[in-house]
Amino acid sequence: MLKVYNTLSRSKEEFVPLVENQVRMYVCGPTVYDYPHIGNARSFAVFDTIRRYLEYKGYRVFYVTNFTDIDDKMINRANEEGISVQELASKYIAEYLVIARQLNLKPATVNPRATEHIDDIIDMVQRIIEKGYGYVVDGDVYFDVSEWKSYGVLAKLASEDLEAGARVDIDERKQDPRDLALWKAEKPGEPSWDSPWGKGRPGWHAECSVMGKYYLGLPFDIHGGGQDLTFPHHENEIAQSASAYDVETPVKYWLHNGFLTIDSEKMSKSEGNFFTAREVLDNYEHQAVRLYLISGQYRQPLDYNAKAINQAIQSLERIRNAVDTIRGRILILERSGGRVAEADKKLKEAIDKLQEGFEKEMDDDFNTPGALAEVFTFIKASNTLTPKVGNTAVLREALAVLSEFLMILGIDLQAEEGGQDAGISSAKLSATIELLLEIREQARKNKDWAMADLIRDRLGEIGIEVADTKDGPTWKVN
RNA sequence: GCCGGUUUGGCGGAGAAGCUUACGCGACAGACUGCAGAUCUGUUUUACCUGGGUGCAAAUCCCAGAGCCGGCUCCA
Repeated sequence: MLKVYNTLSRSKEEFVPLVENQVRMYVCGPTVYDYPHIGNARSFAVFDTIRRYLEYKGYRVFYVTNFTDIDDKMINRANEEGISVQELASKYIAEYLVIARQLNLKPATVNPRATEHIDDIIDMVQRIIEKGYGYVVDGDVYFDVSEWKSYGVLAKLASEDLEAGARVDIDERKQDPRDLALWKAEKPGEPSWDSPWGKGRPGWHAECSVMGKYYLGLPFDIHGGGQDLTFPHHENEIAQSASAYDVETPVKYWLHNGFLTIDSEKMSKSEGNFFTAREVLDNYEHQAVRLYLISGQYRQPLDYNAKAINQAIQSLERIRNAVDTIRGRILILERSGGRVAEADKKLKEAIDKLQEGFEKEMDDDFNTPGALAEVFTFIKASNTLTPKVGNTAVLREALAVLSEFLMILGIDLQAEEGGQDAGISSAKLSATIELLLEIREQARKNKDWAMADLIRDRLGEIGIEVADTKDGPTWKVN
């Protein structure tokens, strides 16, 4: 039974989707005004793993993650860079997609952009006004928090406490300082759209309400994002969706991932203590970065430092070695023929144990470190048993199960270097041929013509033609 | 002020009453080995913030306290 921690109830709940066998899930994507940092990457990786596990469990998952491509930050940055907001968005969306691929994120079902849904946003704002929860001042539209009695359900913030908050905007035009902007009137030089209240643009939280409803319908099952979005973003989203569309609980399960810290301090753009995902991915192997990002339980803080990444690199190496051991054993058995051995049964038992253990851990609010521990327990058993296994079927099963589970965690054994199935770059292929020729030259020096001819003939059969010159051998691919 | 989270061995990090050798990384010793790599075995002698309490039994439950981190309208 799958249990998930729901921010709404502050407790683990049994996961039961609203519609049998399918999960509708929305994860707050990036505001595309800057390079994503490694903390953003954690969020992406965590929800990707959650999504993949749900799919593993047999659910059909509709996974929506948006690009917020219009807001204050977008406008400011576009002005700084001297480009249009649209150009800015394209630039950083492209960057996001590169990082997504490097982190092995499975593409979302849809990646909608806020600016594609301006009409829907206007429609929602209008509904909110009609229901009596919004008011218009000089072309701005505000949400009237004092009218919305359940404001604070998610963040568990009582209204009075909010008023005491340190950073509430002081804006004379708001009836209540807590009120949030649903629609902002046009200012000179800003992108704007026509609306019943004059030219303007959407407020900060409108787009997620609208796109969630548009693509998934209300209510839907899972809404994810970083802990810092709990308030105000998600709180406001609930207020907007619930009031506009008459849905008491727009989202059944709210999932929030913990922060990534640097020296135990929250990493954030406003503090300036951040690494971009780009820097990290350029410096370390992508799969190791992904492994690092899911090496802690998703709700706990995760500290970023070189030691942590190095540990992930070592762990990944151990995983690969184990896989290579299994693949190597398959090669040997294919050459020599299999037989039945005592170890076959034992390895099969270890596979079953892995399956059971992995699911048990992941069923417990996606306990990825626990799940990894199960993988390593299996690897230890496999390393001992594999050299004694006589039957390729069980080895192939081990590979299949291992690959499937690692893929849920975002580690793709088929990708990049490593493994006989991985494909090989032309640089590596060349180096390999050079190596063979080096060996052949050694044989020629020793007048071991049989060996030299064997290498040349066999390469020829593969389609690689070797020719000797007085300065050394050459080769070309036919 | 209000609301959350967190504190586990040299490090990272699970576990939420009894028994987990958790797991990984690191270190040391050994086995295997033409060399290298990989792998295996053992060790790293009672790791659970503090003080109370309830249990036959507490890292785990309760109370109090301390440290650290975060939210309270920029943020994943």
